[in-house]
Amino acid sequence: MPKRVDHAERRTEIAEALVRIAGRRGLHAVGMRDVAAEAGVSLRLVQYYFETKEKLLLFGLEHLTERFGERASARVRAAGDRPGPREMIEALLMAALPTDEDSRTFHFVYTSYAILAVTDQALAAQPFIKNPDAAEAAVTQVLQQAQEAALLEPGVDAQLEAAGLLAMSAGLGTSILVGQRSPESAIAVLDHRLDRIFRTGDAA
Amino acid sequence: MPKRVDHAERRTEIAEALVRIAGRRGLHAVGMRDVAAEAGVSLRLVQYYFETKEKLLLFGLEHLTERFGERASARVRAAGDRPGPREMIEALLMAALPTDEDSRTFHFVYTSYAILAVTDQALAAQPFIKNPDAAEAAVTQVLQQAQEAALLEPGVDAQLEAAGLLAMSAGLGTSILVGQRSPESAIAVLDHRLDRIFRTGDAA
DNA sequence: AACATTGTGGTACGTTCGTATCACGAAAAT
DNA sequence: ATTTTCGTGATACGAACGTACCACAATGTT
Repeated sequence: MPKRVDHAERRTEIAEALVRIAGRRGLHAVGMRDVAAEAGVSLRLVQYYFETKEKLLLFGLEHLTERFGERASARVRAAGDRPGPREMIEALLMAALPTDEDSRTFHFVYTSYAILAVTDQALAAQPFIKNPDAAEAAVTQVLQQAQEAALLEPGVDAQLEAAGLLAMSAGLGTSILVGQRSPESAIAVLDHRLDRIFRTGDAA
Repeated sequence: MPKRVDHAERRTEIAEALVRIAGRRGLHAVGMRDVAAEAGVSLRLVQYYFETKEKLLLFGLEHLTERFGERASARVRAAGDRPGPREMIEALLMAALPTDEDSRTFHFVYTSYAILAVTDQALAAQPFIKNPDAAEAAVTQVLQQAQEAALLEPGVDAQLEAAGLLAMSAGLGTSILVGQRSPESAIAVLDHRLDRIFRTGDAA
């Protein structure tokens, strides 16, 4: 049976099993044996491809953020052929909301990782800082360009507004996750926020 | 030794030990033995006052939210003798931010509970819904009154704005927690938000 | 005075977890 | 053809966890 095997691919499969099961039962409740069963391999194999649980978790987080990045940029791209700044930001913020089962899993597991990272040194070094900072920079830039094009209401600070929007989106996401708020109402809140930032560019 | 003992008091002490240790090592890493050691009692006693770990966790959450409620309302009260709507809301939102060690622990442990509640039935029934909804109603009401007094910028929807503010505050809190943002910058973001909601009531 | 109840300590039990070890078949290298 | 390496299975081990059990002293109750 042992034909030569692509390690990277195998590790990805196992990492996806990890994310799936973490999304179902919570990251704290995931054991090596569970991951093995979910991936359809033996416990030994999980050990083989990731020597230790910590390394498995680390790789799982990398994989998760990577997949989410792809998803988010796909959403932005799908926002239109020549998306205006508002459409772009809206797509980005909404992509971060746990609306369907996939993004719900992402949001849940990612937040679980973030909580773990507060006390876990190895996890704290991971992309919890880098990635959101990039998103904030991107939103800031879009806002600034919109501002130069006089598309924004006066008095808007692009930097502060970008940070506020992302924090709000994250907070709304958590609200949806715990069942406090419906996706629709979260979107309404976001839209109202954007309405108050962007000049009402209607002309009907 | 066994003089008659106040159960409620004992339970509170143990619950506080639970919160302390959860704030230090993470809720997921808290065991009955740890709580016992932190509270300075034997494992048996923790079992005696809370029969099961689940009940201990439940009570810990109750205690946590209760203490936070007291803290938040104390902050609002301290916001001035006759606080204006903006001062009130600002005090409330800032109280939810993990600025000092105490509120940091609260935010961390509370978020850990919230994550647990996503998959844990018993926890999901707890005040994760009730409490934030009350806060949102309160902020909405204050905003509405301010609006009637013509203190707000035009075009503000009190309900949506209140929800947005609270979500933003929660999101900023998490950012601080994971070290992505400093408390000062979070406050700056919040203040800018409030500046754009409240009419600039200056007259200098 | 006798007895029941309450508070407390110590410790044992069964499970589960992450990790380590042994074994072995199939391919690659020499 | 032999030897080395790679992929895989099964299983064992020690630690930690939640819980259960047993004993006993101090206090109330009758």
